[in-house]
Amino acid sequence: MSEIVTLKENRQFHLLYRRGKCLVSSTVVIYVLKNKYNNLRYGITTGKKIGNAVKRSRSRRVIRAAFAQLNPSLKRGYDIVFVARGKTPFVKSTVVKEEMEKLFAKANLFSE
RNA sequence: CGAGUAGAUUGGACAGUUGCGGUUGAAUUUUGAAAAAAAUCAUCCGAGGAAAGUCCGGGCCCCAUAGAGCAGAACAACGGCUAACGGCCGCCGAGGGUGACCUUAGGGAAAGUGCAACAGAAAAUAACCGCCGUUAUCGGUAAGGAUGGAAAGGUGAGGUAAGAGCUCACCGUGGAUAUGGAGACAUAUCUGACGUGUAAACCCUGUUCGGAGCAACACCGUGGUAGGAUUAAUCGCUUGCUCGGCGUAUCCUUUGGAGGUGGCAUUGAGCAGUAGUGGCAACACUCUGCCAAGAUAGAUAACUGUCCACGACAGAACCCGGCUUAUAGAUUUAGUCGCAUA
RNA sequence: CGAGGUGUAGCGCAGUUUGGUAGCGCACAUCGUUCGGGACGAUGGGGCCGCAGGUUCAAGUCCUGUCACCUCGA
Repeated sequence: MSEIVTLKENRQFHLLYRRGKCLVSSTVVIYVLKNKYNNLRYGITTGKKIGNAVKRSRSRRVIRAAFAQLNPSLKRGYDIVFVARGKTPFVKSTVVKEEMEKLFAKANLFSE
């Protein structure tokens, strides 16, 4: 159940940017790629474009909170990278959750 | 009541549910020979006044080091505080403000060198015009000469052939003496005749400074590198087979990439106190109480409800003392000025 | 965490050493040349020298602070 691993290395992020499937909404961008393992791995990118350290941290927290609610209903065996956008730190996590739900449905990631 | 000055404190609050990081658990379960590790549960704690910029100063740690000096850099009235500082406090001088108060890199230009565009007679040995005496010559003089940021101490009077600190009064400035002060300095008296500005130009004088930084440093270290040992056993190549050789493998040593652990977070230049003593103050000493984040891709979030001023700037990364910069507001203390009333 | 560099016309750069006039190339405007355009020739406009303060008679230049961007080392 708690086999969620975070992506850490720069090479893994670059692999997803090159090969992964890209889905965009107004608050978050998602890259998805099938991996060889049986668990779900994810990473969050908050670039300098978003703002100062407070805004970057808030973006990470909002994305992590939204993902924690959707996590149990997703298929295993995928790598996901979330990229925060400029609006992300000013938005509540429920909004991010709704948009993330649409993107996951488009990527056909929900089990059942 | 209005305007303004100098400080201090604070930086949304409360309740509920879910979730995150850590401390401590003679708690429970699993693994393990043990040490211990993982999970669950309980308990307590969980960003700032600037955590920021990295501009100074230290602690800590490594390297170097007989001693001294040069170079270079920083600082610069005076007295103090401090572990130290380029910081802070007090005070003096200068400048600004009606005032509370504010600003101030504030040593030396009579040790030397350099520079001062344009304008102007001349930017520093007063060369020139001018004035006066005498008249080819020469001598005296710094009143006047449109400029300039700055023109030979300033203004006024006397004086003279013409002039001039040549003389006098006031003012500026240098020196000496006396008094006050811890000192910078201030005041008074006497005296000299005072050759512009620039040292944030070179420079001179005095003080301080060995270098590098927690990605430091210490330890562990599968693989790899280098060296050695063993062919008893396994695999591959060299040949169809055996021996032999090479590689792999095993063991020991060296080095130490990736990674991990410590450093690193309760004992410190620690925090709080309408506390006490000394001091104008910075600060020092004493007393009482407390132990208050510690991650390693990096923990504070989500939702609901209530209130108001509707929440600014903004996130620890080895730790402290300052400085600088950003900042919606709120509370509060002490002076000042103006108006009105008594 | 540490070290260094650059901000000047729309763009790319000089000038900063040793303070006094802000310049070069491309671009832009006008005129000439051509049947017309390009090229060429001539003329001209355009600057808070990143920002703030200070020293100086005078600052793009000297000093201090600050902002932004870039590069490098581990």
